[in-house]
Amino acid sequence: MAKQKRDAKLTKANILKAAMELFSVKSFDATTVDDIAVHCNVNKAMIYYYYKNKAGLYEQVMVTLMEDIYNDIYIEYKKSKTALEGLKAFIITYSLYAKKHLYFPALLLRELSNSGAHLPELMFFKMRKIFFLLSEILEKGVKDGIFYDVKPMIIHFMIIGTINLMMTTTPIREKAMNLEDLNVDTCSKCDIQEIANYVYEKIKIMLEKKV
Amino acid sequence: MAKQKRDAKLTKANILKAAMELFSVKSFDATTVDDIAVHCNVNKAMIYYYYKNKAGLYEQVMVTLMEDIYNDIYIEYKKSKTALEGLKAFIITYSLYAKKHLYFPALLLRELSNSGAHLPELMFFKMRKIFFLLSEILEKGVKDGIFYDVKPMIIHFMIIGTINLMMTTTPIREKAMNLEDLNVDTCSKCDIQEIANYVYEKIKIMLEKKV
Amino acid sequence: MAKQKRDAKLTKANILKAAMELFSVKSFDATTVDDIAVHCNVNKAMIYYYYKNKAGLYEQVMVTLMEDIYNDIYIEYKKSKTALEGLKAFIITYSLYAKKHLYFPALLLRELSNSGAHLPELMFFKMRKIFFLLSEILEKGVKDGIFYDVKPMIIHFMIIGTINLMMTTTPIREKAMNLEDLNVDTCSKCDIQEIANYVYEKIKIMLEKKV
Amino acid sequence: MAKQKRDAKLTKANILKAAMELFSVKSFDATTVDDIAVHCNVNKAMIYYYYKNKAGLYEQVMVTLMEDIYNDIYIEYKKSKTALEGLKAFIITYSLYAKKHLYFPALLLRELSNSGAHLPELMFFKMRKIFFLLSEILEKGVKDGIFYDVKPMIIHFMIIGTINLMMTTTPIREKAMNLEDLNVDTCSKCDIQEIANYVYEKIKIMLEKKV
DNA sequence: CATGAATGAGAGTTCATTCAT
DNA sequence: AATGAATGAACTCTCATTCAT
Repeated sequence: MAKQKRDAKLTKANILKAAMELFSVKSFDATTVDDIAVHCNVNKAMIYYYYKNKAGLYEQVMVTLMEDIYNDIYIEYKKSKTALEGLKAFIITYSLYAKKHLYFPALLLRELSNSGAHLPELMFFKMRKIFFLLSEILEKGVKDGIFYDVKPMIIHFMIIGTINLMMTTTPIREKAMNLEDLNVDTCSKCDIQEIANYVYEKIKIMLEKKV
Repeated sequence: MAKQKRDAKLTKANILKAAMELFSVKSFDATTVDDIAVHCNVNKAMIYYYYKNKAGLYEQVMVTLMEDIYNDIYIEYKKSKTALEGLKAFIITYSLYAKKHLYFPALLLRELSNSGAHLPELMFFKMRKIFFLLSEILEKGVKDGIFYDVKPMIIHFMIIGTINLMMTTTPIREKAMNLEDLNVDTCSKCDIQEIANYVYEKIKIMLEKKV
Repeated sequence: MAKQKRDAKLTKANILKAAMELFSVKSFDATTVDDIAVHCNVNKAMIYYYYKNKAGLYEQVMVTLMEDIYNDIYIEYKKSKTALEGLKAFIITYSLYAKKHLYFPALLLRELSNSGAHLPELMFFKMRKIFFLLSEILEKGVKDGIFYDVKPMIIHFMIIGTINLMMTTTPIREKAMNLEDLNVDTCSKCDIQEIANYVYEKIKIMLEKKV
Repeated sequence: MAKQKRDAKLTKANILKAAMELFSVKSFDATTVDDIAVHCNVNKAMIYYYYKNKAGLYEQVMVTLMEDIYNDIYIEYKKSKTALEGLKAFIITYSLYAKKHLYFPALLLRELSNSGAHLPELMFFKMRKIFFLLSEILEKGVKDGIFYDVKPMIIHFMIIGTINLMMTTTPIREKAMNLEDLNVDTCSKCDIQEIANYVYEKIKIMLEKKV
């Protein structure tokens, strides 16, 4: 089938997808606009036609992802009754999203490593929304008298830090496992479900315990 | 005091220090060799004289930091008797190091986000050593019958993920706090001691609870 | 006439021509890509756009020249009936080409001085083709019983060595002539036709003589 | 045995020798002063101490070689009685020298390819001396009525062009021989003696023939 | 909408040369 | 006489971005 020409929406979407993948595996700076153009089989100039510039494309990528993940979580969260169910929904859905969009964890971690220096406004707000959702859940748990001693920001990073790092380090962990000099389990065979459940169980314990 | 001329050790050290700072605030790709040279007031060519190239300098930066932090932790760990004391030593010392070397958390997180793609061999081993130290502590706790259901890799990332993210996000968290639209505590006033203690307490709870 | 804009073929050809000239007067290493860009009034980046890199451009230059000269010789050679006519065609055509493309002799001699160390494969084969053509001519002469005691490789270098050196040394020879201290003819007024004929006559004698 | 320190003459000579070798295999531009320093195990600054600069060192290399070869030839030439003997002495001695100092042919050819543009004065005169020596021989042959139709400059380049090219192309010629697609003798097994004799015989024929 | 050509700024790296000891 | 440190000017190559068609 010949390449579908002049389908604006498709072209634009293709660019975004290629950008997601490349930005995630190679970082913003290491990805060239040429890379992206080649990857999605689109003329380089079109990238500037549809997106202001490289930074604009990057922002769009991040915003899209943050909105997506927020929506996923929100839907599951809405189904939950208790704080515990909400917490589970948050952790599990987040993990599943990370599994589906393998590029997301690296992108987010990198962004969070940059002191938010030049973090685009829009993205900043999207990130905050996700955090607020968790806060709401935690607060409800406290109000209902089942969570104690909660610092939401720290809990938040405990959850997403762990999940994201487990995702991005899969290759290193496998490599570390194969070196037979020392023998410690790097969880190289664990799948996300398992990891997500473990994290949930542990966070649950940690929050339910009255100090 | 006039600049000391022709002091090889000093020059070399200055380069390394400047590199640490810049690599941490701007990432490897975004930092230019010129930046570094200017930052430490050294002729650019000297960077190549003392370090093979930009990548070599970066590797040296990372290896130095990993060795440093490992040593710090190891010293404190050796003073501990119980697994709990060991755990506390690990978390607190790690946090203090992160506070002392503000550039470390960003560097480490970014490295862990790159799938270890071009992670230099040497650095990989240094990172592994730190993980093994924690594993040893946890294992002892299990043997002593005070820790249960331990997955060391996950616990490890829970600890360092949380601490590092709290460090790197300080500016964003402050910014988020100042926006008065929604009111949730982003821990923008928390200092490391407090964070580290909180993390320790929570991890302790999470590990001590028999499932 | 205003400079023709956006004429890809022209731009590419201009680069090649400028490269030929500069590589020949200054050698590969001594010629900078900037030199070339300025010389043909083209943006430096275009050189990398059309030719992989400096080495790629150089190879293209050499291959183009070798193909050109081979074709010129081949055409004349085909018109010849006897080995003697073939030999004459070879020497004369080669010389005329060297006169037309003044940069060729220096380029070739320099390449032959480098032990073919990093001689690109492609170029090596082009050079061999030219030699084989002469070999064919000489062999025919032997078969026809008019040439004796032929070592084609040595004859080949006798011909092209002489012609090329006479071309490249024109300026020195003039200079040497003008110094009145010693009085020997450096052939500073000889033109190529004359030189080529002399070489042909001498080679002819040398080959026809039965030992 | 420990390195002999502070032997000025030796150090200076070592530098010259290393320079000869490297300039010949890699050309002037491709050879770095560091290369030379390392090659002869001498501190780089010493090169500037003993020789004005890189160009000065190069000139010294060339002048030394030209003087050497001139002397060698002159001695043999003096022993000769007839023009033919002189010619033979010239060709054979030149060839032997080229064999002894393998770097010489490449250096000379490269120099002769540079239009003598920036050929140092001194070197120019040394080269001229060698040519004058041959001229003298040829002139005598003409006077004695045994050589005819002599253009000394062309004969000169015929001789040294052939010998030098045969020397520098040894590796290519071997390579060309090993490719079995076409079958022509590239003289890849010929040694210098053989080549020199062949050249002498041929030049002799060429000069003795009355036109 | 789409494309290939063009641009200019800058990045990493090398190197001849000099300085201080 | 000798050395390691330092310098500054190039040089190759890349890349985000824009222009002309």
